[in-house]
Amino acid sequence: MSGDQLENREVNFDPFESKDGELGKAERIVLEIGADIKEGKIQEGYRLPSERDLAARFGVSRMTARSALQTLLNEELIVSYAGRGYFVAGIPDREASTRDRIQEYHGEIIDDETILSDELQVSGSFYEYMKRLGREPRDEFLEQPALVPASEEVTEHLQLSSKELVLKRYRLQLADNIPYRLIESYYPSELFQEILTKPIDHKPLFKWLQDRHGITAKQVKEVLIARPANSYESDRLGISLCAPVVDLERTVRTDTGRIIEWARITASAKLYAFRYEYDIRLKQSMREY
Amino acid sequence: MSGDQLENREVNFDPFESKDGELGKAERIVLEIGADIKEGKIQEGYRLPSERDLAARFGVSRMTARSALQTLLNEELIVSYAGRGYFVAGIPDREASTRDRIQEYHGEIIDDETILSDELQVSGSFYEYMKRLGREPRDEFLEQPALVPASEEVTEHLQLSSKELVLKRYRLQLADNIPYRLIESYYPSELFQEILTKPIDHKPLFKWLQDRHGITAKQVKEVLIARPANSYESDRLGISLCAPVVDLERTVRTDTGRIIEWARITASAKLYAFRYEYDIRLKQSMREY
DNA sequence: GAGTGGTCTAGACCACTAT
DNA sequence: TAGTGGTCTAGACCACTCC
Repeated sequence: MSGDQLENREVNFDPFESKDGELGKAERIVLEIGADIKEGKIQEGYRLPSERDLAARFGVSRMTARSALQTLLNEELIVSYAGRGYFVAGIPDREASTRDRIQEYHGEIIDDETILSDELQVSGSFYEYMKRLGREPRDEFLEQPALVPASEEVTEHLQLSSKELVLKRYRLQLADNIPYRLIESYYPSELFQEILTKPIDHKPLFKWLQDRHGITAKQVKEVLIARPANSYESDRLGISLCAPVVDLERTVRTDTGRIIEWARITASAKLYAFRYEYDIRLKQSMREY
Repeated sequence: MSGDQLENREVNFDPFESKDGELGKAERIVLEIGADIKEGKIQEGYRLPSERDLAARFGVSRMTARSALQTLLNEELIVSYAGRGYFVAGIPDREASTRDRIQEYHGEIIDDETILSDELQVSGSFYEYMKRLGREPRDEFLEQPALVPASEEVTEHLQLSSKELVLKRYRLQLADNIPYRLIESYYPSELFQEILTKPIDHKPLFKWLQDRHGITAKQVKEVLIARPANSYESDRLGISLCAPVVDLERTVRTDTGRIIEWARITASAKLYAFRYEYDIRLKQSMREY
């Protein structure tokens, strides 16, 4: 497939080149180095020539070489460290990522099909799952969990009758000190406020809900969008400014349809794949066609 | 919520500023203009001062002002047109996007809850759905549909016994001439090869399969990742180089478990939201806890 | 023709890394 | 101390848009 894609790419670079007559100097550098990385000529971790070296080799100014390197940074083909250099970082990871890297499925982090089938059954334990993978998970609370007045957005999503107090938690989740995601979550206060005084530690919240109140979390609705990180998120998640993040809004209902959580998760996109399975239910009109 | 987020942002800009002592000149411009846009002081479509103007106003060189504008471009807060200028383009769109913009759900494009519940039942008709929205959909075939030898990747995903011929379609899908997504899809040749000689036009493929062969598409598995666009994709989808795209790999099975499609969709992230609903199935051990 | 973004140049200083 | 990326400067030419 990567072979096929390369063919397509080349097919379409020709008209592109002829359309613009000539490529810019920076663009030529991007294509050359980019191709070397994609073809594996330069391997992951390998250090690239310095900006000044590249400028000399390609006969351009340092700013032009730098601009090419910035493009490769944006494409996440390389990474840079001030005072050290540029390093190949990516394509091998990304190729494998669709199946093999850390993945989220139904709110759980998984890393392969076997675990997937297990994890399908669980909900709400970033902590426990990372533990199982041998990683060291950690919650960093960016605000003290507290009862706060529901904003309009929260009122709507939790379907509250009026602006009530809700339990808000806002935290950064990490594993092995790598930031995975920001989570801002809201819960109806009457069910959850006691966890403010009696911490439940790392027991999954919905497990606690089941045990304490006999209420079962059941239906989940998730909406995902991908967008570039803003400066706050790039700072918190340790990614570059325009690196993609995935915003996941999740609404959780009980088996009786009562909404018990609304959360917005902002995840570092490169650490995540999201898997979903569902059945096609053809419309009656289509069956009859 | 946007109020809350702003508070967080400010809380975290202080340590950031003190940590680095002072911000760079470009960064100061980014923060100032970025804040103006986010707060709505400059409205969507509004034209920003030119690079030379900004440079003069902030007392910096044109390249510094330009670098700040590039950052804002990366954050998708502004757009630029050569020979015309920079224009505010974003936050209002993005705020509304989670619920209101064009969305994909189960392979269908939807735009609100009502249509969502309808579209849940259908599969495989970007064309028909766009029609229903009053948009003009179009398929641009980037390769002639053909029987091709299955690559290793395709062999694996279609679970073929050996490297056989498969039907490949590779196309760009647009609506109102706006590029939405690249689709590369593979099908077992024995079921689908006749569409090469007898085009089915815009009849949904799985509807045709049901009518022609009495075979019902049923189970779908989707894996989503978000990543920056490469140069080929940014060219085809009309987006900037590091703008996010969503890679969606989809496997479709019949009601008997036979795989009848494997596809990789590369979608312009800013045009899509993805919705999924599912039920939590607690593990036995957790129920017993 | 005046103004615009896109590209490029040949320098410069800084903070940081490695040795 | 030498080399690195990060930032910035003050110019320049080009293709394009708008009038």
